[in-house]
Amino acid sequence: MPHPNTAGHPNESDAGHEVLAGVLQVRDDQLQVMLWQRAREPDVHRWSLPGGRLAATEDVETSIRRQLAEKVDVHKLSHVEQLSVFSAPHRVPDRRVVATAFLGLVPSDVDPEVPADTRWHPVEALPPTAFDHEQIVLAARDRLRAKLSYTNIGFALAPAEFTVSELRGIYSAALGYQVAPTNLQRVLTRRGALEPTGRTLPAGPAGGRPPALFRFTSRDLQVTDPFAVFRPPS
Amino acid sequence: MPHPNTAGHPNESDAGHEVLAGVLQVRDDQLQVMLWQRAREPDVHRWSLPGGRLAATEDVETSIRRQLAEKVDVHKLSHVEQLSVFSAPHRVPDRRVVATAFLGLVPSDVDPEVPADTRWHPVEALPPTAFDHEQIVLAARDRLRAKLSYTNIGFALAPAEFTVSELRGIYSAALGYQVAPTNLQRVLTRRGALEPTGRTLPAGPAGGRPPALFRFTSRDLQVTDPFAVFRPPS
DNA sequence: GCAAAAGTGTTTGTCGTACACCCATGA
DNA sequence: TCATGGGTGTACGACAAACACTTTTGC
Repeated sequence: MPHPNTAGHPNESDAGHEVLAGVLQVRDDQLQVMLWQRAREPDVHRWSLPGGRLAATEDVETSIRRQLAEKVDVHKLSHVEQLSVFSAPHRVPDRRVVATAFLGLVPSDVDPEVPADTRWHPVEALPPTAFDHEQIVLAARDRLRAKLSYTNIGFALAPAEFTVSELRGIYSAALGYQVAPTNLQRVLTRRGALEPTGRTLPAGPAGGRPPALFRFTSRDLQVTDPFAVFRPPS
Repeated sequence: MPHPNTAGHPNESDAGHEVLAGVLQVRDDQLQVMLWQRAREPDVHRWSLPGGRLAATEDVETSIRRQLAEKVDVHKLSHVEQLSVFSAPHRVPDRRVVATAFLGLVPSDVDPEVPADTRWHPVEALPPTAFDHEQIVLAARDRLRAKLSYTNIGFALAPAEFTVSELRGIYSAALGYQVAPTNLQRVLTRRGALEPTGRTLPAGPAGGRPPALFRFTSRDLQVTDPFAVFRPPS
C-alpha cells in the first residue's frame, strides 16, 4: 500500500501538503489509535497515521474524510476536527511536506474492518512511529481529554445508548484515570447533555438493580460549559 | 509592495502554502486589526492580512514572525499562536493556496510604525476585505475572547504596568461589553495572574483616590482556569 | 467638608465533589 | 433476606457576581 510520503514524484517541485488523522477509540478499556505499518522506506516498519496528499479540488477536511474512507467505513466516524499544522522543515525526509492534523473519533461499540497493515494501538503504549506522528497522536489525545471536560464530545466515543456504568468506563479510559459514576451522570445531566431513554437493561448474573439506559441529547459537538468568567450582562 | 498572492509565478506548479496573521490591538477603546490595502489584482483596493508564502526552510510560526517583521517591529508582538487552516479550493483565485492562520497581539501602549499601505481597523467595522480574510479576523477575535476567560492572555494586550481601570477598558474593548472592575481584579488576583507593584499613580484632575499599579505575574501564556470537571483524584 | 475615583467586605447563587442512604434484582 | 450493583439526597467547599461600604485624593 503506497503512501504519498514515500512517492517522491519527480515533478513535485513545490512543498507538498498532506492531511493526517489521529483516529481514537476506546477498546478494551483503553484509549487506542489506528495506525498502519509502513512497508517501504523511509521509516520502514514504523507505524504511521492514516492520511495522504491534499488534492487540488478539496479542502483539508474533505481530504481527510476521503482518505480515511480508504481505511475504514467512514460512516463509523462520529466526529472529525482539525488539530493544528505540523510544519518543521525536515519532519519528513527528502521532500518538504506540511501536514494538517486531525482528531477523529469512533464509538466504542463498533469494530470497523481495517486493511491488513492496520492495527489499533494503546495511546499510552505506542509502537515505534514514523516521522512526527507520535507528537500528533499525543495532540489528538490531549484535545480529546480537554473537550471531555467542557463539551458533550463523549457522544462520539459512546454507543447510541449506554448505561452510566459503561459511560464511566469510556470516560475513565479516555481520561486515563477513574471518574465517579455518580458525578458523571449528574454533571452531564445538569448540563443537558445526557437524558434517560426510559428503558433498562436486565440485571447482571450477580444480581443488582437493572441499569437504566441513557443517550446523549445531541450528536453534534456543543460546548456545555462555557466556563466564561467576565460574562456579558445577561 | 508586491504580495505573494498576486505574484502568479509561472513555475509554481503545485499548491502553495501561505501564512496569515490577524494582529489585534486595543486602540481608542476598540479592538482593532492590522490590514494593508492591496494595490493590484486580484481584489485590488481591498484590505488584506499581513503574511505571505511559506519558505522552504522555515516552519509556519517562524514564517509568520518573519513576514510580520516586514510590517511592524516584531518585538512589539507580545503573543503569537496558531489558529487553523483555511483551505477552500478557490479561496484565492487562479492559484491553489492553503493558508495557516495566526492570532497576533500587541500591547495597547505601543503604536508601532507601519508601512504606508497599512492601517488599523475596528474588528466590528471592517472595510471590504480580500479573499477569506474577514473570516480569519473573526476567528482571531473569537480565540482571543475565549482565552481572556480562562488564561492570563490579558498580559499580551496590556502595558507592563497598569491600573485596574485601564485593564478594565482593555478587557471591555476586547470582549465587546463592559466588565466590572471589582470582579476583574478579584478574579485575576485569586488566580495568581495579577499582582500589585506597590506603586501608585497620581490622582486625576477631578480628584479621587490615586490608583495602584498592577502587573501580570507572567508574560507567558498560562491556563489559569483549568475548568476541568471530572478531575483526577488529587 | 464634599465630590470623585479606587479598593475592600459581605452576601448570594451556582456548581462540582463526597458520601450516606435508598432501590431493585438474583440467589 | 442478603449480597450486589444502580441511583438519589444532602452537605460542603470553591468561586464568581452584585452591591454596599470604606479609603484617599482634589477642590
